[in-house]
Amino acid sequence: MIHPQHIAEKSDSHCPHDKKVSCGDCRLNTICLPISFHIEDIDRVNQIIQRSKPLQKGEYLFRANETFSSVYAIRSGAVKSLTISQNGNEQVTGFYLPGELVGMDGLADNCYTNSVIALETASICEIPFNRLEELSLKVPSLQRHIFQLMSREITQEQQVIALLSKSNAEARIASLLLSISGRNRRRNLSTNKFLLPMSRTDIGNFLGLTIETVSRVLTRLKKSNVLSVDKKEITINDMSALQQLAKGTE
Amino acid sequence: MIHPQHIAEKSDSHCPHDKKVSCGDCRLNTICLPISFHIEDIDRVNQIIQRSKPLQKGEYLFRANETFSSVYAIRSGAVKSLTISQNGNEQVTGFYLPGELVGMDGLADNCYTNSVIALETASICEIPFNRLEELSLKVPSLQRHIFQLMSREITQEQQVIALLSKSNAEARIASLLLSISGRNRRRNLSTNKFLLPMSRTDIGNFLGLTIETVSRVLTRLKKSNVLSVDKKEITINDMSALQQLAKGTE
DNA sequence: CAAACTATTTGACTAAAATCAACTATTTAC
DNA sequence: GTAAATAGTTGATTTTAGTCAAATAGTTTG
Repeated sequence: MIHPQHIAEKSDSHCPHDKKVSCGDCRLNTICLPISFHIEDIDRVNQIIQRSKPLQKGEYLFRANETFSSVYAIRSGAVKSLTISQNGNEQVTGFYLPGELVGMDGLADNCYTNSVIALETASICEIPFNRLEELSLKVPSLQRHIFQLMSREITQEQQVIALLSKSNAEARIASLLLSISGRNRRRNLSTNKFLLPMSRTDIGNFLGLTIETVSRVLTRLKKSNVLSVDKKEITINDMSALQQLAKGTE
Repeated sequence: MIHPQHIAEKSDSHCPHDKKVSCGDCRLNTICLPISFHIEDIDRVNQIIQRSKPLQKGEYLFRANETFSSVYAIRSGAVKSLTISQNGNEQVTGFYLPGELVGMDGLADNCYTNSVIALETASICEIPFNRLEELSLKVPSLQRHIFQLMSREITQEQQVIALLSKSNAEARIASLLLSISGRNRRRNLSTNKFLLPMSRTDIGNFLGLTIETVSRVLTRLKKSNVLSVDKKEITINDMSALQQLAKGTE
């Protein structure tokens, strides 16, 4: 079995030439752009996209309540989105990996409802939304593509809702790991060995569990040989057992 | 304080003339349609919308895995959306009230990921998506409106994610009640007295709680005089206490 | 390099919600 | 109108995850 992991990791990571990569050359364009897209259309999209210098870990991409202007495609690295709940606590609402879009929540009321923070060094494409909107009036397949991207965000969040309604901690953590694994498949990365970009605290916050529970569940899964856990490196040793756990015991 | 509740309830409920109501006359059009919309544009939308006979309680609007064709606006009544999780159990992913849209999850992969079932008799406008798509290429404010509707779906689901990550049962139930209360405000219905359209089982399933816990929490809130609960009729006696509970104790 | 800080793990104990079980109220079907 | 089925409530007990506390590992800073 071929593992194009190393090649992929290399082009995923930030390098000084990153900024010059056009959409036509970007490895992720099958995710970002409509499949049936003419060269000239790719070029039109390419022209409106802004590539700024990469975010460092902990830096904000944007903050909740700022005026909405752009959506952002993650090109490398990872980010988390979070809202400040009524009681003033942070609530992590999602993790976004390369090829995924953040900021689409900002459209509804013309301001972002989430803050987005880099979990590690991340290079990001900024897509000014009013220009994307204009272009999509002229290019029907682009309009459809944006609809689909937003729809996918909706379905993925529904999956998170289903995940969080699951009763037990093991099922939640197993589901999160499987989600990351599945998203790696799309990027031709290894599905059974990867680095978690987020801390245990972030995982716990996202899944509605305490950090202690996250730690204990990971230890348990390690002891039962379903996973190997070395700091942030996760190896899924028994995929079907993990899938079974994700289903919950009920 | 004026309560336009009775009038509203009346025009919300199904009556034999419902089918003839055009978008221009529909009480909910400020929710469904862009605000800055010309008469002729309203008419164009009106022409593509199909109004079928109302769904009875328990009937399906559509089922998961069916080919995507339309989005649906709830005109009266209420529906729930649900996915069948891996273990074969139903997972309620949302409740939809008049003026709200369902089916937008179907776009991503051209098939619905949820089934939608009427919680009570519901009249519904069917909006064939390919015709809406065509029209929105010609009417920029409509395209923007659809983007916004989808964005709102995303933000609302993020709120559900935040709600479910909350630790305790009281906070979840308080949040759900406040959500319904807030959605009633938009429709000019009473914010502190309403009928729950869904069963305790549906609430439990949605919130990741057992039916017993739902029942006990409602009893507790009744005893502490925050709510009056009479079967499905909820009266919020102490709104600020409920808001406090929704924040969680943490 | 050591000190300070942060992240993670582990253990003992507690609290909250699940489970199991019985019962009551409400709705549906005949 | 009564029986059967469904929905909801309440109580006793168990399980799970949370809380509190302490230790360890890893990272950052001067």
